[in-house]
Amino acid sequence: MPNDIPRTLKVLWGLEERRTRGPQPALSLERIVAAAIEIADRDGLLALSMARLAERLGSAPMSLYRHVADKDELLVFMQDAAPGEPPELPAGWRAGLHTWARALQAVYYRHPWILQASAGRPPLEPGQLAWLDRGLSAFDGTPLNSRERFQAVMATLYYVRGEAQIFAVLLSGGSGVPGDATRSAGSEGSADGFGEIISALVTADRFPALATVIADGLFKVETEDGAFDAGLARLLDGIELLVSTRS
Amino acid sequence: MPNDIPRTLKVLWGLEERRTRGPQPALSLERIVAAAIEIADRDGLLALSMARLAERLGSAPMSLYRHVADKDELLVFMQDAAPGEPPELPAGWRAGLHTWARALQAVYYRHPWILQASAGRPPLEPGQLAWLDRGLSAFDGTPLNSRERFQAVMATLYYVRGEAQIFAVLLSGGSGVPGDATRSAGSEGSADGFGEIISALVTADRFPALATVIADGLFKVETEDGAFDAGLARLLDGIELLVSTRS
DNA sequence: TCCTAACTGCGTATGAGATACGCATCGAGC
DNA sequence: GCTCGATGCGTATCTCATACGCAGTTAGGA
Repeated sequence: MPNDIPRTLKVLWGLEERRTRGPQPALSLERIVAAAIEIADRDGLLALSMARLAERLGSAPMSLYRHVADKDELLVFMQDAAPGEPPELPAGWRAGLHTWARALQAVYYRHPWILQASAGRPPLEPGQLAWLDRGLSAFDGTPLNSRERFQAVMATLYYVRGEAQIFAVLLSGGSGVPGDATRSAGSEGSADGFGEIISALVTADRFPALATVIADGLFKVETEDGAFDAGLARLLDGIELLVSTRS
Repeated sequence: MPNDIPRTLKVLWGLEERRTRGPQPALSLERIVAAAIEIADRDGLLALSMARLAERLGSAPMSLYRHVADKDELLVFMQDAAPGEPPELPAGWRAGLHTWARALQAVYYRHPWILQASAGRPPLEPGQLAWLDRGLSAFDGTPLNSRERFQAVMATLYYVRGEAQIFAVLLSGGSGVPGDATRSAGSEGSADGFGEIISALVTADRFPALATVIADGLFKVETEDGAFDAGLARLLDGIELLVSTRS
C-alpha cells in the first residue's frame, strides 16, 4: 500500500531514508525551498526559475536537481512549507473557524503564488493536512458528524481561497491590470481603478442587476476586510443552523 | 476615462474599431480562441503553445500575433469566451442561485484550465460579468441591498471555484497524482486512491481530528455531487437567514 | 484606373527556461 | 587506504514566446 505513494509525498512525510555517505552537502532541501518561497513571495511565481533560484543560493542550476526531482516537485514542497503551523483556535466552533479562516487568508495574502501553483487534487501534504486537521478540530465537542464537519471546513476553505484568488495579489502589491503599470507607484495595492473601469463598461441595458449594484457604489465604500467577514458570516450562519438542528 | 482601459478589454467590449483595408483575413480572433479552448480542454493548459495552436489552425506561429498581443491576452480572451451564456434562472432566489452555482460548476468541470489561468483581480470581461449579472439577478425582488446581494453571489462564486479547483481536473479525467500514471487506465477519473493514500499517511497522534473523520470513511460513501450540494446548502441557509431577517 | 496606405501572413532569429547525461570529487565505513 | 554511494555542476538539447522585417493584398481616393 505504501508503494502507491509517489516519491514526492514520501519525502514530505519523512518516509525516504537519508543516506550518510558522500561529501558534506552544500545545499539542502530546506534551504532550496526557503529560497524558492522567498523569490515567489517577492517577485511572483513567474520570476521563479531554476536558474534564478540557483543564483540566489550561490550554486549551479543543475545542482538543485540532486535535491528535487523537477520543478513541479519543488512547487509541491513549497506549498507544503509556506503555510507554516496553523494557529491555536479559541474556544467555540464559530470563533475557532473564524480565526482559522482569517489565518488561512493571511497565508494566501503572504504567499499568493500558492493559489496559482496548487494542484487539482485533494491535499495530501502534511503541511496542508495540518491546517485541515486544525480546522476540523474547531468542531470538537460539537454534535456534527464527520461528514458535516468535513463539509463545513471545506466550504470555509473554498471561501477563503476564492476570496484570496481575486484579492491577494492585488492587495499585497502585485500587478493587477489597470494601467498595467506592474505596481502602481502611489497607492500600494488597492482595488481602486477597477471601480472606474467597471463603471465605464457596464451598462444597465446589458447587465441590469450588475449595473444597479455598481451604481450603489460597491467598489468604494467598504474595505475588503469587511466584505470578507460579511460573506464568511453567511456561511457560518448556515453552519450554525445545522449545529443547532443537531443539538 | 476610457483611456485607462487596456487594449485587451477594449477588444473584448468591442471598443476597438476594425479597419477594412488589407487582404481577406484567413485567421480570425474567434477561430483562434475557439481552437485554443479546444486544445486546453482536451490536453490541458500546458499543452497549449502558440506553435501547437498555429498548427491546429493550419497557419504559422507568428501569424497568431496579428490577432492577439501575446499569450496572456489570448488566455484572457479564452476565459471570456469559454463560459458561454449563463443559464436562465428559475423563480425564487434560492432555486435561482443553486441553478447558477451548478451551471458554473459545469463550466469549470468542462474547462478546468480557467481556474489555473485566472488573473488575480476582479472580473472585467463581458463574459464573466454576464455570469455575475445573472447571479445577482437571482435576488431581484428580494429585500437584500446591493452590498448584501453582491457578497452573497461572490461567496457562492468562491464556493464553486474552490470546489472545482480541487475536483474538476480529477473528475473530468485529468491526471491527479496517485500512481502518477497521467490518467489511470481503469476508472475514468475518480477520487479513489486518495482515500487509500491519505489513510496510510494520517495518524491519530499527529492529526487527531482529521484521523477521526477519515476513519468514518469520508472518501468512500458519498458522491462528490452530493458533497457539493451539501456544502452549498450551508451557505444558502446562511443567506436565507439574512433574507428572512430583512423581510 | 491606378496608387498607396493599412493590413495580413509568416520566415528568421533570439533568448529564456527546464532538464538529460556524464564527469569529477568527496568521505564514512570496511 | 579503498570503495561505493553521494554530491556539485559543465555541457548540450529541446521547447517556447516573441521581436523584426519583408512581401503580398485590397479598399478607397487621386
